[in-house]
Amino acid sequence: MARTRAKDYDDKALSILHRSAELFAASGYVGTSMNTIADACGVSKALLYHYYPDKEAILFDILSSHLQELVAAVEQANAAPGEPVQRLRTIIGTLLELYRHADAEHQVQIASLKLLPKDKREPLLASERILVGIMSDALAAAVPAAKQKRVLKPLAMSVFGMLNWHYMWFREGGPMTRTDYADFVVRLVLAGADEAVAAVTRPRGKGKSASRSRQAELL
Amino acid sequence: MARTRAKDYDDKALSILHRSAELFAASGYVGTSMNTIADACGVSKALLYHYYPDKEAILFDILSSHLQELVAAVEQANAAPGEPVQRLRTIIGTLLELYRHADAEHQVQIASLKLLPKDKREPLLASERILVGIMSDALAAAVPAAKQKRVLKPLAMSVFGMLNWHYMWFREGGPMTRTDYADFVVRLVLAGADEAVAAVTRPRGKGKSASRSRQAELL
DNA sequence: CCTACCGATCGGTAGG
DNA sequence: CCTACCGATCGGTAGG
Repeated sequence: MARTRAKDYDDKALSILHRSAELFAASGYVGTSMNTIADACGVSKALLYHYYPDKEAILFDILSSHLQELVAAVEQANAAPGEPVQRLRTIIGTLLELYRHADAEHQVQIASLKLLPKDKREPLLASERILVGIMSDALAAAVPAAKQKRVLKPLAMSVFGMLNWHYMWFREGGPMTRTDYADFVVRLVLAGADEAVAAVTRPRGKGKSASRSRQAELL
Repeated sequence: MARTRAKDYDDKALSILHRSAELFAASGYVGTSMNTIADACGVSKALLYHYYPDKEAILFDILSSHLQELVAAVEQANAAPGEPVQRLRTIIGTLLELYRHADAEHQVQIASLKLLPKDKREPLLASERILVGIMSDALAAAVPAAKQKRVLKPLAMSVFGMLNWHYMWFREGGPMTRTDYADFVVRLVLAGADEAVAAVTRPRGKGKSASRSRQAELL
C-alpha cells in the first residue's frame, strides 16, 4: 500500500521555514548553506530537497508566507468598523504584534528580498504595496491634512520607518510594551501630522496653522 | 630605488570601496565575489588584494569610513551655537544630506554589518551609539517631555527609523526635497512628542495634557 | 508506481 | 600586477 503524506508534513515544512529565516537573518541568505539548514533542522539535506525544490524556494516561501500573514491581518484590521483613528491604531498595533514572533522573517525581508530574481520578487513587492496602500488610506482618513498627495506617501513611509526599524532596538521586557509603542507612534502621527504637513505645503516664512506650537515657531 | 606609493593610491582605494558598497548593496556581501569586484573596478583580483588584505577588510572599511563621516558631521552640527530646536533640525538635515551620496553604504550598514566578527563589529556599533547619543541629547533639549528616561530611547529610535528607512522610498526629483523631508520629520516630532509621551506615561484612561487633540481623545 | 528518506558524491566556484 | 592554481565548500542530485 502506498504511503500517505505524513500528517506532520505541513508542520515540518513550516518549522523548516522559520528555522531557515533565523539562519538567514543571522548569516545572510548566501552565507547560509543548505547543509547548515539541514543540520539546524535535524534533517538530512536530501529531506530538505524533498520539501523545497531549491534554496531559492525556501527564501521565497519565508517571505511569501510572512507577507501574506501581514496582508491578511492588516486587511482584517482595516475592514473592522469604527472611527478612522481607531482603525489606524488597530492597523499599527496589529503590525507590531505580528512582528513579535516574526523578527527573523522581518529582517530577511529587509536584507534579502532583493536577492530574488524579478519574477519571484514581484509578487512580494505587490504584497508590500498592498500594505502601504492600506496604511495610506487609513492615514488619509484619520489625519485630514494627510490627504494631500504630496505628503501622504512621506507620512505613510515615516510610519513604516518607525515600525520596521523597531527590531533594531525594541526588546521584550523593556519599559515599553508593543502596545505602548503602537500608541506612541499613533499619537506622534496624529498630533504631529497637521503641523508637519503644514510646514512643507505652505509658502516659506508665514504659516497659517492655528495649532502651531512655540517650538515650531522657532524653525 | 623603491617605488613610491602612487599618488592616486588613496583615490583608487576609495573608489574601490564605493563600487564594492554598490555591489554589496545589490547582491549581498557573501553574494558578491572578489572576482566580480575586481571586474567592476577594472582591476585584477591581485590588485584588489594589494589594497585590502581580505574581503572582510573591504566590508569593514566601507562601514568604518561611512560611520566616521556621519559621526564627524553630526558632532559638528551638535556643537554649533543656536536654539535646541534649531540644533535638532541641523542634525536631522545633516544626516539626510549625507545619505544623498551614501545610499549603498547605508544599505550595507543595515544588511551586512552584522556579518562581521565581533571584534570588527564592535567599533562600528560604538559609532552608531555615538550617533544615537547625540540625537537623544538633542531631542531631550528640544522636546521637554522627551527627557523622561522611559520614552527618550523610543523617541530617538523612532526618528532614526524615519531617517534610516527613507532609502526605501525617497527618490531624488520627487515632490519633496531632502530638506523638505528633514523639516517634515522635525515638525512631526516637535508637535507630536509631547502628546505621544503623555500617552504612554500617564495612567490609563484619564489624561492631564492640556494640549491633547480631539483625535487623541478618541483613542 | 507512489512518497519518504538515506549516505555519498556530483560538477563548479568560492576566497585566497 | 598577471595567470595559474590550491584546499574547502557550495547548491543540488545520484542510486537504492
